[in-house]
Amino acid sequence: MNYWLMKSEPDVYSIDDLARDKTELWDGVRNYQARNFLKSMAVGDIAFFYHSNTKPPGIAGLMTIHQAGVVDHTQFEEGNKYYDPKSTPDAPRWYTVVVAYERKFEHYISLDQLKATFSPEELQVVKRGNRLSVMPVDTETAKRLLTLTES
DNA sequence: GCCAACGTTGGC
DNA sequence: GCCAACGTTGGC
Repeated sequence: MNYWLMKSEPDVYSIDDLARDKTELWDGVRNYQARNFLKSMAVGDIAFFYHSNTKPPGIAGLMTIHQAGVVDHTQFEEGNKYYDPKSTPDAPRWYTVVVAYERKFEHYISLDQLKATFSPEELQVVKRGNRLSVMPVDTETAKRLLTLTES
């Protein structure tokens, strides 16, 4: 079982939206490194839901990977924001997952708090200039993160 | 295959 | 709104 961190802008899709929807296709990732991480996710993995481009940015809650290795259908839809004319149904370029709501943290963990607790090596998201929207979190770091939510 | 121009992300 | 970081595109 692996841990991950996945970013979303709460104005677009937030932890509260996921709490309402219960499950959601994590579509629209169009970065190869992020896609490769999505591809290596397995059902039952745990992902931290990170709110980006908001004040303050930070981790809002937890989700689980509900379905793995899902083709992102938006790549085939002409006119869709995420349409990729170079991708075909025979050889899809973009894969993703379906996530399921787990819980919203009682105490939101702000980026400032993350920076105070973790080095950029321990938690990539605290690294300045990091634009990757999906990234792995090692087990030790994930456990420390979870204890932060209890205080 | 290099690299300048361009576009996007996302913190501040 | 600014801009640093950095991935992508396209001319050559």
